[in-house]
This record gives sequence, structure tokens and C-alpha cells, in this order.
Amino acid sequence: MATSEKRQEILHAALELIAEHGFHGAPIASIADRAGVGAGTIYRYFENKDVLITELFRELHDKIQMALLEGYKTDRSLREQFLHVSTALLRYLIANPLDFRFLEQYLNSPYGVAFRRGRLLGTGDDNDLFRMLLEDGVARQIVKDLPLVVLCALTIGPLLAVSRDHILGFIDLDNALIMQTVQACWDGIKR
Amino acid sequence: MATSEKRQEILHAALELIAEHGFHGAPIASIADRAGVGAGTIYRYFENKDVLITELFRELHDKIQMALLEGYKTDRSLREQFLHVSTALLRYLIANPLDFRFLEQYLNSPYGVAFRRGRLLGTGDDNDLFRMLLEDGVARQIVKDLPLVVLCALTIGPLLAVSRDHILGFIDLDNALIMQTVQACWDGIKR
Amino acid sequence: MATSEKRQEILHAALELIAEHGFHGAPIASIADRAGVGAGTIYRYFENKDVLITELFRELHDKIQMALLEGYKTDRSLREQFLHVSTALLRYLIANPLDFRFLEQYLNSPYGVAFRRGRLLGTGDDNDLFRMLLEDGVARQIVKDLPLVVLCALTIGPLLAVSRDHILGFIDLDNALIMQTVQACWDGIKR
Amino acid sequence: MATSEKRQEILHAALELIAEHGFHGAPIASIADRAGVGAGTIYRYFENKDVLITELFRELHDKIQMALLEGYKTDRSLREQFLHVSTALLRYLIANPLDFRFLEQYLNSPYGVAFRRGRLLGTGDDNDLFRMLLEDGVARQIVKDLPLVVLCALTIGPLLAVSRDHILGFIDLDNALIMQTVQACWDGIKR
DNA sequence: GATGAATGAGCGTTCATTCAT
DNA sequence: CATGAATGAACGCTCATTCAT
Repeated sequence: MATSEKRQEILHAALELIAEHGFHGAPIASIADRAGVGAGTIYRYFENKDVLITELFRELHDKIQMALLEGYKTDRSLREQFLHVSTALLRYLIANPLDFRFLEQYLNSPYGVAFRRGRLLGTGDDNDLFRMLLEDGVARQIVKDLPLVVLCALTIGPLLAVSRDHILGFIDLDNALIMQTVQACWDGIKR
Repeated sequence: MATSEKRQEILHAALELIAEHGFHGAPIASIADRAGVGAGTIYRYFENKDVLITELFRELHDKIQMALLEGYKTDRSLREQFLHVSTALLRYLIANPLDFRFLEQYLNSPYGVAFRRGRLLGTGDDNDLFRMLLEDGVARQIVKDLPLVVLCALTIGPLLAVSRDHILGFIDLDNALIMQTVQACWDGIKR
Repeated sequence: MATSEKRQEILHAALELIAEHGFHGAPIASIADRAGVGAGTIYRYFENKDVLITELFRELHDKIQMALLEGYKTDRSLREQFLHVSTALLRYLIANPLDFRFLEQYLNSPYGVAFRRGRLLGTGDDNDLFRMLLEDGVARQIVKDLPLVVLCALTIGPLLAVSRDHILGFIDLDNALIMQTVQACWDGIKR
Repeated sequence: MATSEKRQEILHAALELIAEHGFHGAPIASIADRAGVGAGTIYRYFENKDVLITELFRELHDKIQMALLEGYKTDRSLREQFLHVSTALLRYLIANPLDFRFLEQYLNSPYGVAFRRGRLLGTGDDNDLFRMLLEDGVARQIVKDLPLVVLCALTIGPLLAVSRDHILGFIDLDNALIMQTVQACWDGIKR
């Protein structure tokens, strides 16, 4: 097994275990087992467990950014772009429930708070696409004149909530429902 | 210190520690320290740690329900009732950041999932008043004809997100902003 | 409740719990509960748990000595006296299984060793009557010329073993069997 | 230290501590200390403390069975075979006082009762060889027609009692005394 | 490099004992 | 006197991390 494969195996094992059983259910020994490596080996790839988890988060975060950009057209109306990106996020989360479960755990832990603090107070190079769209909408007076943070809450908030309910089996998000939900988010922020 | 005071001290210590450091950062020994009692004493008031946490959740849940009902008028329009309840929720969470941080941790753990599943159709902060209002709105064709779960996501989702951002200091939710946010939630679900 | 009644209630509660669940299953709180007194009250009657247990043993020991003396005739043959005492012991243990279970636990713990060591030449259930009989038998050349300790082992040993098996339900010691067993013990030590 | 050595060190430390101080005097931390390993290490070799103790019992049990079979001749008279096995048992227990003390504790605890119940008709030191001999003796009308359980009590009972007294220093079981004791046991059960 | 046996601090929990009421 | 709430040392056990092989 190549070095980078081993790294990926470890990250994936951690993802599965944390998504399925929470942080408590993912001791290093179990991660190593599932990844098919020795426990000590993990420490060759990651300084410690915290670093492993943080890196896992970063990789998923990047992967989602990629997914949002896929099929993104710069020549559409702002509304269409918003609907596209929102739909893409929803589809990604539904198609990758492990990713979602992990992200939820992560963002709701001290890790996540540190992450958000770093991002929002810093330059914010991350969730740029959503932010750019919303900023653009405000500037062009298509979107309500509210702080960016509130606009994010009004859109990403429901999208995450609805994803969670789908993954937990409380609802079945089919295509029609996805579109209606995304449209409702737009209704919330549009002027 | 009276018996019921001690119970409250323990609950409060647990609330603070979990809100500040997550479940991992709240071992029984620390809770006891902060409550100013011996570790063993906690077990006179709560069968075990799980019970302590579950009771803490129940107390907060009830407290919030009370807060939402305060000043609630049955003779107002649905929209006004929705705005009242939403505003009350937002104000409560902002005024009680520890409660909010705890609830977030709780609802995002196996405890919380079990709780929601118990209520079968509840969302984020299972809330009977909210549910009743939304169901009523759908029946009277004032609110979009979407599953209750989605409507909850579209309203409670942003409210929680915005509360968190306020508590983390990313935004300052003053009265004006609260009203605008709540109105935007209404825009998202109204027909 | 008179003072001495309370003392007896405590001793009896301890006897029951230890006999039924072993030393592990008899915390002071449970003993107090079953005795119908407060936990602290126990410490008015017994300096500590060890003392309570030791006194309980002593009371049972005395009670058994009494039982053995009941109906004892000094004018019978040595063999008849031996049979009488042995039968009485067996009957007592069978009729008082809690006493037996407790004694067994006690004698098989560091307590018991200390007790035996205190009596220095005692056997399982240090017993003056038995000893006198056996010593007499040796002197009169009716009983084998073996050390007293061995003679005790050859008689009390089987009696205790057989009692335990009866109490545990491995055998049903009826009158006939009791007499046969006691006779077999005699066969073992007689010349 | 090789892996299997460590396992033996742990078993031996547990044997010593339990034999010397009873189950109460043998916390995992002490066993680990005496074995010269960390406390956590014990759990690499034994699933939990109960398993450790049960395995220790099994090993000793097997060791004793071996000792009884040593020098056992199938072509001797029943009496000679009985004397051989009884003598071997006595010698083993005297030569291995720690084993004896441990077995006594074990058999007198919930563990031991479960073990006996498992064997359904076993007594003190459930022992197939003993049982076979006694059953054979009954069938051939050499031994008294008593339930197996009683016959075991009449033989193993005194042997254990006498061993204990020797180990506690109440008597010095030399060769002559061993033979006399074993013979007395035979006298007790023979027709 | 890779391993996994070994570690020990830290966890949740119990319980003999004390002492204010 | 009697109480039972309070205590904290001690328990069995887990697991992130290290290090000899």
C-alpha cells in the first residue's frame, strides 16, 4: 500500500467511525483496525488525534467546495446561481451522509468553534462561493440588506437542518422537495 | 446549602462546563468541583451522568417553552404569532448563551437524536408551539404546503444559526436585526 | 423500638444480605435499609463494619453451641454422644441456611483465618463439645489415635460439606441420609 | 519479558494476592504492581477481572488433575487407587499452599457456586477421577451405597479441612499422618 | 518504515464513615 | 439518640500515546 493510500485509509476509517458512533466511538485502536494499519502507524501520518480530525475536516470541506463549483455557470442570473449552489450542497450532503454526520459532529464541538472563529474573523477564503453570491446580491439590491452572517444563517441554516432530518430518516428529500426547499430559502433572502 | 440548591448548583456546573468545553470537558470530578460538592454527592441527586445530562436538557427545554409562551396572544394573526414566538426564541437564546451552547451539544449527540426520534417528527429544538403554528398555517393556506419537518428547518434552522453567530461574537443581534431576521424567516415559509 | 431490638435488627439484616449476596452485596446502606434504621445509627451499635461482622459471627457461633447442647445426655456411650452432636449440627445448619451461608463466607475470609488462629487449635467451626468428645474417645482408645485437629477435620469437614450441598440444592438431606452420613463420619474415626 | 511470561506473572500475582488477602485485597492495581506491569496491561491478557480469576482457577484445576493422575495405576485395587489419589491431592495442596488458599476463596464465592452447579453433581473440588472411583466403588459394593455427593463430602471434605489446618500451621502433616488421614477417609466410606 | 504491546492518567461510579441537624 | 446527606479514597476499566523490535 502506498503511503498516500494509507493516509487515505486512515482518514476514511476515522470518518466512518466518527460519523457512525461519534467521537466517543472512535478510539485510535478502532480507527487503526478499520484502516488496516497498526495503531502506531497513525502517528506517522498525523501528529496526534486532534490533528487527524482537523485534517479530515479540511479535506471534506475542500471536497464540498469542489462539488459546489461543479456545473456552476457565471452567466446565469443571481437567483439561478443561488439555486444551483444550494441544490448542489443539499445533494452532496444527502449523497454523502457520512460526510454530513462527521461535519455536524465536528462543527458542534470545540474544534468547530475554533474553525469558525478563525474563518469569519479572518479573510474568509473558504465558503466564498455562497458569500460572494450573497454579497453580490446585496450590492445589486436583489437580496435583502442584512449582514452577510445573517444571510448565511437564513440559507445554510435550513439546508443543513433539512439534510440532517433526511439522513436521520425523518423525511425523504426527493427532487421536488429539494427544489421547493431551496426556493423557500431564496424567498427568505430575496427583496 | 439547602438540598434543592445543591441540585441546582450541580445542574448549573454541568451546564457551564458542557457549554464551554463540550461533553469531553465535563468529567464528573470537574462538575463536582465547580458545584462545590464532593464527587459522590452528585450521585445522590442523579442516578448517573446520563441522567444528569438528560434532566438538565429537560429543565432547559421546559424553561424555553415557558419563555415562548410569555406574552403569547391567541387572538393575533398567524403571522404575528409566528413573529412573536420566533422573536422570543431568539431573545431567549441570546440572553442565555450557556443554555444555547448546551442545547446545541446535546441535540447533536446520541442523546439528542434519541430525543427527536422520540418525538418522531420534531426538529432541531422540538417545539410544540412552533409545530402547532406551522401546521395551522399550512391548513389555512397561509404557509407553504411543505412537510412540517421542512418548515421547521426553514425557521428554527436560521434562528439557531443566527443565535450561534451572535453568541460567538460574529454579529451583534440588536432589536432591529432580530426583527428583520424573524421577518425573513416568515418570508421563507409564507405563501 | 428498644435499643437491643435495633441491634438485633441490624445483625439480622447483615446476616440476610451477606448470606444471600456475599460480603460484596451488603453495603452499610443496604443493611441499614433492611434493618429499618439510618445508616449512621449502625455506628452507634458497632464501631465499624468489621466489628459488626465479627459480632454477628460470635452470636451465631454461640447459638450453634447452644443447639448442640440441647438434648445432650452425659450418660450415653461416646458413640451415641458423637452421633447426637453431629446430627444436631447437621440439623441446625440445614434448618438455618442463612446462618450456614454466612458462616461459610466468614470462615473463608481473612476474618475467619484470624478467628481460627485466635483459637489456635480450632477447626472449621471451633467447637469445644466436639473436641471434648474426641479427646475423650482417644483417651479411652475408642477413637483412632490421631491429632485432634485431624479428627475434627474427619468429622466436621464432611458435615459442613454435606450441609453446603444440601443448601445449594445438590442433594436432599432427609432423616435417613443424615443418620447415614453421621454414621459414616463415626466409621472414619472409630478404631 | 516474553508475552506468555507476562501472562504468567499476572496470574501468579493474582494468585498470591487473593490467597494472602482474599478477593478484597487484590485490586487490579495491586496485581499489576506485583506482576511488574502497568494496570492497563492486564486487560491485554484478560478481558476483565472476572475472566482473569476464572482462568486462574481453570489453570489450577487442570494442574491438580494432572497431579492426581501422576503415578495412577489402573490395575490396582479400588482401595489402593483411592488412597493414591487422596494422597496425591493432599500432597499437592500442602506443597502448593497458595493454590489451596486461592481455590478455597474461589469455591466459596459466587464463581465457585456457578462452577459446581455447572458440573451439577460436583462437590468441594469437583473432580472427575474421584467421582469415577467412588461411583465404581458403589457399583461394585465396595463403598457404602450413599449419594455421590455425600461420598465426596466424606472424602474431599476432610482432605481439604486437614490441608487448611496444615497450611495455617495448626498441624504438621508428615507422611505418616497423611497416610493415616487418607486411610481414615477410606474407613468412612468403605462398606 | 511499520508495528502493536505497554503504559498510566483519567474516567464514571461505589461505599464506609462522619457529623450537622 | 437517630438520622441521612455529604464526602473522597478507591475501584474496575479505557484509550491516546510511546517505543523497542
